[in-house]
Amino acid sequence: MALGKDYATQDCSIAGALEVVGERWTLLLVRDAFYGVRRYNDFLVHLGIPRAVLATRLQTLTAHGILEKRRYQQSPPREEYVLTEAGLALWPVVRSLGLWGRQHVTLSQRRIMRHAVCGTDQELGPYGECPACGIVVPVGDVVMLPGPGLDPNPDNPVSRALLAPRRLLEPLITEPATAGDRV
Amino acid sequence: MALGKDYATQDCSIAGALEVVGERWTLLLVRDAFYGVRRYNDFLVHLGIPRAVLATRLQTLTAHGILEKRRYQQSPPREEYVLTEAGLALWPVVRSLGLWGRQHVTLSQRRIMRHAVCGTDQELGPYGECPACGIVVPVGDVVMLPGPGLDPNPDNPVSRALLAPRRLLEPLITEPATAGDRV
DNA sequence: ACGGGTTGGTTCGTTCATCGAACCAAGGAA
DNA sequence: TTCCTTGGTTCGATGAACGAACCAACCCGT
Repeated sequence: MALGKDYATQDCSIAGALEVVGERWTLLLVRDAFYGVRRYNDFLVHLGIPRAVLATRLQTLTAHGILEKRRYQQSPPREEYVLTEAGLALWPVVRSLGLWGRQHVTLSQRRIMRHAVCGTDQELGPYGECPACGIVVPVGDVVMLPGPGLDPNPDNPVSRALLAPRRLLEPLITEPATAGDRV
Repeated sequence: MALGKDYATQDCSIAGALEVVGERWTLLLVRDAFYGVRRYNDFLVHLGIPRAVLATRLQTLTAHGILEKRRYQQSPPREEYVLTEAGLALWPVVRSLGLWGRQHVTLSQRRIMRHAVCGTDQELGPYGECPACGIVVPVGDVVMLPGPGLDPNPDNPVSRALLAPRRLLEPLITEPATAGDRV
């Protein structure tokens, strides 16, 4: 990991996990992948991350088998990054972190997660369980809705596309980019 | 957060959480606090963290209300750091991260977590639930046992003290330190 | 009273990741 | 032929992490 010293001596699976997903920006990339973001430029616009850092993070996440890079169009060649099974298994981490942040840091509800299948209006618990059904909801069956704390007028097309209710993992379709969206 | 740019623009509770616990070493400090580590020198010995970094992390965790610093002895004055309620609420994050790390990174079981009260030999799920009782176990009712992947001969007294089965949060009592333990 | 040990730090020079702006290249589209 | 889009790489400046040394308050044994 960063800065010459790794967590290898920790003899602990938490340290091992942080070796892989503990670097700056990494978990936000994973979060965006759950939201349906797949393309280099969409990550760039949505996160405001430096280009070089984005490139290396996508590389290491791919190398660790959390994202898979694939060409979704031959001409012109275009790449996308999607969550693998190991990446999908990070959902409880992302969900519990978000809920903790809302309850102890931001104190405002930005996004609401619900079980799409049963139609309840209760939101998921800290590990992604539906309080109505009592089951742990598969990630693809989660709907994400804007919460009251979410900025209704974001300045970038990715955030705008994420305002509408949508299933997690559903590929994000952005408006045609304009020059102003390049960072 | 670190490096001049914060996550403030992210408009997301996950980003807010990472502002607070996303820096290098921070979640390992929190993990150790769950294990019962409370003292500056024990964190230092167990983590092998630079002293200056440890001091600033303890400060920011205290400032954010995740740890509480208190004097447990007047003469000579001695301090300890214990988890607050907000800190305890991080348990699902720590637990799910550890389980993910074991299943997708380290691939070996270092520590086993069980429900102490019901006496089951099944271990807790990703958010700290007991598969036997079906309830989410209060952190103080979790026993931690060494797993097969754990180094049986660690080189520092804190790791040695953590070899024995113990309740989470139970204050760690280390052997009297020797000069060699100073880093 | 003095030296040595324990605890909980601070200081400081070196190393290295992040930042941000500029540049680049392959391939359409006008 | 020139511009635009996508997905990057390069590079200098900034600032955090590292690690070794130093420091201060307090205790104990002699």
